[in-house]
Amino acid sequence: MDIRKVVARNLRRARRSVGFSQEVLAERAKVDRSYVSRIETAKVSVGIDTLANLARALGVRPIDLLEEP
Amino acid sequence: MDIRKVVARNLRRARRSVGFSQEVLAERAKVDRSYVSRIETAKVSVGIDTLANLARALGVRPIDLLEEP
DNA sequence: GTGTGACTCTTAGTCCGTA
DNA sequence: GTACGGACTAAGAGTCACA
Repeated sequence: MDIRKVVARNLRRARRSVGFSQEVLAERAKVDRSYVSRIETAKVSVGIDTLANLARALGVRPIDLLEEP
Repeated sequence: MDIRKVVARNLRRARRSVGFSQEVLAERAKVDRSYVSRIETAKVSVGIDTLANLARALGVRPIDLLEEP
């Protein structure tokens, strides 16, 4: 499976499981809301720095966002 | 620990364990050799697409390159 | 609350060489 | 066999508007 889609789904799942909107996550991770949307729709190849920021904002490990189904 | 350093060390370890030089890995993963060097010295925030390519070229999972010590 | 287009700026990633 | 530098090109990342 495409790694972008893996990240997309894991990010969305993790985000929803803590009850954050894209807006809240974006604010906490200090990225733009529209960029969170692009990651969750697999439009971009997110960098590991940003991935780590998102993971931290969600209280999960970066590795969790790469977990395959 | 800085995620760049985690990736740097894991990549170098995985690469050496299969006996590849940076050159060989670069060729197989279709990235520039100098860029492999920059990743292994934590100079850049590699994108997940490239990370996946490197992992595949080494016969490991992308997730393995993010494993913490 | 989310996805997307258009734009800008920064950085990823390439290609050369050199130590 | 590896690190680093400069000069480039592609794409990540930021900002804003609109459906």
